[in-house]
Formats: sequence, structure tokens, C-alpha cells
Amino acid sequence: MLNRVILIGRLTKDPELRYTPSGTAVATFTLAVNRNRANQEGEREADFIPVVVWQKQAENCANYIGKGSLVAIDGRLQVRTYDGKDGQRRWVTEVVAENVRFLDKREKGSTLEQIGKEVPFSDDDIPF
Amino acid sequence: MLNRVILIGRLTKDPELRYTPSGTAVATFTLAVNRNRANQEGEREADFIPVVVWQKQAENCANYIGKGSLVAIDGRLQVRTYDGKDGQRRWVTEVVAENVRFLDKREKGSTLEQIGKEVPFSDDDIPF
Amino acid sequence: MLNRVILIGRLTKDPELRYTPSGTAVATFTLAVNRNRANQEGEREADFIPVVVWQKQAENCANYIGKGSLVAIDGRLQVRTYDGKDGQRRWVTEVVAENVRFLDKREKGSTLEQIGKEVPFSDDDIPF
Amino acid sequence: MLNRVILIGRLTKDPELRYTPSGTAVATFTLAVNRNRANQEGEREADFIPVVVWQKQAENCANYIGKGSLVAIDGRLQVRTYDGKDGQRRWVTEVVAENVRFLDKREKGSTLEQIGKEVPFSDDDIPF
DNA sequence: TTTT
DNA sequence: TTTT
Repeated sequence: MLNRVILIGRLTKDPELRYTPSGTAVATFTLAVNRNRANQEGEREADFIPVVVWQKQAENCANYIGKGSLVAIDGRLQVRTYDGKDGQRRWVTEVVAENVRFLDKREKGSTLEQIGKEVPFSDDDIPF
Repeated sequence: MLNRVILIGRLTKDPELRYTPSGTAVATFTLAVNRNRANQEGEREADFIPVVVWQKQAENCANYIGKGSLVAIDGRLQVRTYDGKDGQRRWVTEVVAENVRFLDKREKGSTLEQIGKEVPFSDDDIPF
Repeated sequence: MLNRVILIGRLTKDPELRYTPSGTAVATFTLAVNRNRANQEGEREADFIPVVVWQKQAENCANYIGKGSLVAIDGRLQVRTYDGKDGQRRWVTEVVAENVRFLDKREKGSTLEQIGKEVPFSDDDIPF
Repeated sequence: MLNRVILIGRLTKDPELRYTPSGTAVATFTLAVNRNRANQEGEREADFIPVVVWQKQAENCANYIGKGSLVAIDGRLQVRTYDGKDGQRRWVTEVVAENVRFLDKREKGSTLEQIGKEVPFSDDDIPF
């Protein structure tokens, strides 16, 4: 069946990179996705959406983006279940990103710019 | 910012229809979205995703679909926060459906078939 | 960059299956995607969208769906250029399907039903 | 039926703004959407996709974006037919944008920045 | 050249 | 007819 999620938003913090026992990289972060309209107090509302990324893209996220970065996510919705420390079963809904596009302008002379010059020209390998 | 979710799946139960104090219709249901592959035990895995629908579409859902119905959802991801009875703050992630398409074949002579004939020809008003 | 198209519609004809010189299967068909509202004459309008499918999914399409079948497509937009017989350069915009979901109910006792029983349980291999 | 297209890319030229006889604004432009990989010659390939925008969003496009601007489009695929000057019927496939998000960083002190300060805080009214 |  |  079909399950597709597309988001554009900003990281609320730097991504957290971990490795599974078998050595696969996993990055997690939460994405602030602004809604279209401000609320009554004039504050802009946002949805804070948990995102998981796997493998090489996880490492790219850890290396190239951080708190405040603007990204586009293309992935799917996943619902996991886990048992809290209080013994209660809980549900987590998160987006598994199949693709993460980095949308920030790279500053002239930034690390990203430099790195961009040394690596193959591909959105999959390096962000740009 | 962009926030879009597209799902195809089946209702795990009949939709629940409620009204807000101001009279707006809201339907909720959970959608079973099968993943592509079966797990080690040969069982098919699925994600169970909470869906909310508003206004006339909510009433259409309550009237025309039920447990087991196949639907396509086009909407956005929303994260709400609420306080549990234990005083703990919890988060709910759900899909707010902007469009619900009914994908089941209507049986010849079913209520749906009949109704289809009496109402204007529009996916927005009646499902088909 | 991001490029994603999601469609639900019906085939206007049986898919055409071909093979590239190197032996890769390609299926093409056009999808009638109904718009939401009827026009002034009360006729339902539709967009007729060219779709291309590659490899095993191409062969699945040729085997399992035909004129009138209801499918969901998840893919990307592609613009190709070619030279007409009049020497004029022309553009074709088509959807390259990465996933084709078959949404029709299989009739009891149909080939599809039988096949469903003999093959591994996966949306990627057999439609269901 | 479902018909959804989501794109991120750059304008190849400034948008063209026109008005229908009844006074509705329409903007058109073509979006260069880079594919993921470079071709054999090491050049980056792209799809050049025609986009149409209506009403206030059309005027926003004409006012705030131009050649080279990075945007995200959320809309639907449309196939139109027209008769060429040679009397031949032709087909055009284009994306009707329901939402256009402006993704470029506004330069400090730019018109966009200034305007941003004077207008209501909403992605629908002003880009940011 | 179009589907239910 | 194409963008960075």
C-alpha cells in the first residue's frame, strides 16, 4: 500500500547519530514544520515531527546539517511501539526519511563549500 | 513550509463521528497501511496510523465507509499535545485528512450505488 | 532536488510491454485521472497522463492489469525531448512510476486470486 | 481521484504574469528540477517542468521570485490540449501549483527582508 | 487516441 | 528556449 510523507522544515537541534549493534548508522532529529498561519497571539505555530534516517544519509546528516538547517524530507510514516519505564506500552509515530535534501545556501568559503569541491557531483553523496 | 502525507490503507474499525461545541463534524479512525514485505514469521506488517477528518468529509466517512474499507488519504501530519490522567504530558501524531477517496468497488444495488445516482456527480460530495 | 508524483486512476488501454536492446522491460500506458468536478455539460473531466514503468514492475503490469484497472502510482515527473518526423523538436512529459499498486478487487476464482496463493506474500512481486 | 505533484527546483527565467479576460492573475514559469546523478559527461541532468500558478500566488511569484530562485511546489498534474498554427492538435502537460514556497534566504537589507517586516506573518501572503 |  |  502507499505511504508517503514530504516535509520541509528546520532541525530543532543537531542530529543524533548512533549505530545499531550490527553497525548500521541511524540519525534522529526533530523537524519544526511551520504551519501556514500564525495563532491568535500572533505566534507562528509549528508541528514538531520526529525523523529517522538510516545508513549513509544518516552520516551525511550528522556531518552537514545542524540546529536550524532547512531540509526537505521524502519518506514514509512509521508507527513503533515500545514499553515505557513505567511498564506502560507507548506508541511513537515518526517519519522514516528515504531522502534528505539540504536546502540552505552554503556560505562562500564554508566547510560545505570546500567539501563540495572534493566529492563527486551527486545529491546522494553530498548536499547542495 | 511543506507538509504532505499520502496514504492508502484500510480502516481498522468504523469511523467515530463527533461534533465540536460549535457544531463542526470530526471523524476519527485508524488506518492500517501494509508495509511492502512480510516479517520473519511470514506475517504481513502494517503501520496503524491515526487519521482525523473534518466537516462534510467527516460525515461522508461516517456514512459511506466502515471497518475494512480501502481509502486513499491526502493530508498533512499534525502533532498535538495533551495531558494524560496521570498528569503526564503526551504527544499524539496524526494525519489530518484534507481529502479521503473511497476506493472500494460499490456492489451493484448497494446503498452506495443508489445514493450515487441521486446526488451530484462529484468526488467531493459523494464517494465513488 | 525533490520530484514526486502520486496518482490514482484507471488505464485507458492495456499496457504496452517492450524491451530495450539490452533486454530491460518497459511498460507504458496512459492513466485517466478524474478531476473532482464535472464540467458545464455535466461530463466528468479527466487528465490523461502518460506513465512509464521499468523492469519487473513493467512485466507485472503487463500480466496483471489492463484497460479500466484502478491503480495508484508513486513516481516522478520526467521531461523527454525527441525529434518529430517533420524535423521539429518536441517535448514529452510523463510519469516514471517507481511503484504501481493494483487497487481492484480480485474476483473470487480469478487468475489473480489463484496466482496470489502461489507466490510469495509481497506487494512488490504480486499485486493485491 | 488522487493527483499530487511535489517539486523543488529553480526558475529558469522570471515568471510571466498575465490576466484572463475576467481579470484573474496567472503566472507561468519553468522549473529546473535536478536529477540525482550526473550523466556520463559529468553534467548534471535536469527536468524542465512547466508550472502554472493562479490568483494571489501568481502575483506573489511575479513580485518575489525570479530567474534562479529556489522554490517548492505543491500541486497537481494537468494535461491540456490545443491546436498548433499548423492545425495539428497538441498536448501540454504542466503542473498547476496550489502552493509555492520560496526557499531562498533573503539577503539582509533586501526588498524581501523589508517587505517581510511590513506585512502579516503568513506563508500565504508573503514568502519567507 | 482515452478510463469507471 | 533552460536553473545553481
